[in-house]
Amino acid sequence: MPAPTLRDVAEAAGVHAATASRALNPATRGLVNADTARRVMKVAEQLGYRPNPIARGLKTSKSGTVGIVIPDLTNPLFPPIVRGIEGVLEPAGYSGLIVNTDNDPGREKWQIDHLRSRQVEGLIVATARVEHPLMRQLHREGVVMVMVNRRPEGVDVPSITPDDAAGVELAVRHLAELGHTRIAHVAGPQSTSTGVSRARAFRAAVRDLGLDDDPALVTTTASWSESAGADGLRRLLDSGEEFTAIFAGNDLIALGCYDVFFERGIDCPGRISVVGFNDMPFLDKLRPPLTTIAIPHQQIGAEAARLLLDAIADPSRPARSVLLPLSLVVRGSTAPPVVL
Amino acid sequence: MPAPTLRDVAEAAGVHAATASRALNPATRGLVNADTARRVMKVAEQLGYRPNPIARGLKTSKSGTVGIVIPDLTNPLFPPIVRGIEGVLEPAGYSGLIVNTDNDPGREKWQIDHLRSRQVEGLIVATARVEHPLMRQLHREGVVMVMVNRRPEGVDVPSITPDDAAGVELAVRHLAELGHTRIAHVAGPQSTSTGVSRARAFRAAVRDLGLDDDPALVTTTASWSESAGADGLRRLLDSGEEFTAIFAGNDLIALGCYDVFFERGIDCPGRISVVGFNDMPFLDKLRPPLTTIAIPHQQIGAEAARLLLDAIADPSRPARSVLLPLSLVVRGSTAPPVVL
DNA sequence: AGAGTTGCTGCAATCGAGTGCAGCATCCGC
DNA sequence: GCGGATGCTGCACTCGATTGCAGCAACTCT
Repeated sequence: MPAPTLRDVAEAAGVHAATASRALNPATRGLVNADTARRVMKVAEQLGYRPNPIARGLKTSKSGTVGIVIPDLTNPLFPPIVRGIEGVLEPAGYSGLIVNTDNDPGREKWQIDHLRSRQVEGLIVATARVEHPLMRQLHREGVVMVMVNRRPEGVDVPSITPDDAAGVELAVRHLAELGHTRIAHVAGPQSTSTGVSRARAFRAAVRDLGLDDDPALVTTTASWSESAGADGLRRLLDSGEEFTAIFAGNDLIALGCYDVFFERGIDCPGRISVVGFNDMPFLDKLRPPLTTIAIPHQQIGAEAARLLLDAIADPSRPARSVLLPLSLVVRGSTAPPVVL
Repeated sequence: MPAPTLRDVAEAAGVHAATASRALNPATRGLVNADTARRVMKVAEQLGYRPNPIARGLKTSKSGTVGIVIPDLTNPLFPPIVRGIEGVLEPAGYSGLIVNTDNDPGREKWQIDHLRSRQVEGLIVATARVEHPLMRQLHREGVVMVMVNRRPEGVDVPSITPDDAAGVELAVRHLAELGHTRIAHVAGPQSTSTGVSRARAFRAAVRDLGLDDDPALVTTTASWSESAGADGLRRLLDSGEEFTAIFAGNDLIALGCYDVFFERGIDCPGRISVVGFNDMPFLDKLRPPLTTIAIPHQQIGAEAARLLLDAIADPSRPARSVLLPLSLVVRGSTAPPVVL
């Protein structure tokens, strides 16, 4: 037996399909007699009627789907965000279409084209590059979207970002309170917005707290990866600079530092303390467990979805952006500096 | 300007919409004059025409989407599988709709209902429970689906499963070759199919290799989690049984063992060796790095998608199932037993 | 030359739901 | 008792693409 259609319901209730349509739609229900509406609804219930979203979408040009554009689902950063998004989308009757871009602009364009041809009503974009002509263009074309994890430059688009600056301040303050004064920073790629904003916030925090603001204590990596992080720390170590603590651009970079500690027999946190950023899963299983800054990923996703739904409902509403607070998670990789 | 429709293309090419439709569809292109077809295609290209999948779906009752049902996207096990799935779906013009069930049967039913009302053409299901009346029912109702990670009992549905038995054998053999003879097994929940199959394979491997097959060396956990794994090992330790190696039901359980090692000051691998299962990300960052069995997650996803597409294309085709080989990843958590 | 093919194209219906407009009955006020 | 408002329902068309069938021209065969 095929799924019952609106017509089946209408027939069974003894009314015209148009009436059934109105009775079933809360927004137009007022147009039909209350008794009739009740009858139609009961019949629909009995028949197990489910409106066909494809047919509905054809007429209303609403697909009930939004596109979720992320660089790589395999990166543990994103699944919680996705869950947060879906947690909000789902009760609203929307579904998310997830695509991976692998941070490749060509692929990204292709994927977004694909999403648009699937008639998504909006886009949640979580890519990292600073330069983003595609976003400007989409925005010009009237595509409703929300950015996650990065503030768009020169594009008037709502965004949800963790308050990186505050998080960095938290990390540096923690180190300062333990007594560290010479803190190094292994920063992420300066081609990413988080990379630059964290590095900037690091310098600011160091100055604010009256620590040694030495440019030689900052190095940048080629990518957000363990190997790049390890390279960064090696450079710092080989430069001969003195420091007793490291603030890593993110957890993967911190993990790279662990590799270097191991390969050079450096005691952590005895000799050098490390703070990461992101609070990836399983960090507490490391030796030592990594102290880091936790980001409310799920909440970020949820906020993003809410903003997007708002924007879909009223595209003319001005772009609103939210900054989410972060928190410090103290574990075993930080300790007071050795007294020389 | 709104997106160009088929009619726009037809008009611009000076033909009827029906002809344009046929010209654009490779399957029906033979019905139209080759020159006309070329012209239509060129015009479509120039106008940037993208067929509207909603409209198409309405007529063909094909949505071009498949449902991907997983317990929890946050579990690092699943993202690679999802990537593998999408890697196959995408070139075929399909999209995946991902839903999380949280292993809650009610939620699962709700989610699957939701997917079906979205007209998915098939389902890739990656849940873990052995008992699964819902699956039987869906299968009876003619829903095309493929199971991942578990073999359905009494349901004639294609499935992709890692060859658990072979993987377990690999792990136990590795331990045996190092010289261990009394190997314990902290098994996963016996309410899950992988839990029972791994436990069964463990006993078989132990017997085959001529090791001590002592039921007291096997304990089962309440869930696939670190804390449950820790509880399991504590029980084993407190029972007073002697053993020099542990085969953990999965990596999380192994991680729980690490916690117990730490809390009781047990040296690993000096005093006790451990082998995990799954090869989660970042296991190489642990101290000691965990020896484990790697599962070709991405390949599993890809195979599942291929099987599903086959089944969609020809629903009458008999259920085919594939068993994927696993591999041993030797890291630092295994060593020869101490000589007493 | 007339009948029958073949090859291509257009007409019109269809999928399932949504919606402007017209029609009809009822009821109100004067 | 009549004009007009009000409330509800049905008709018919629309969204964009697909497809069975009919139509028509050119060509083949006898």
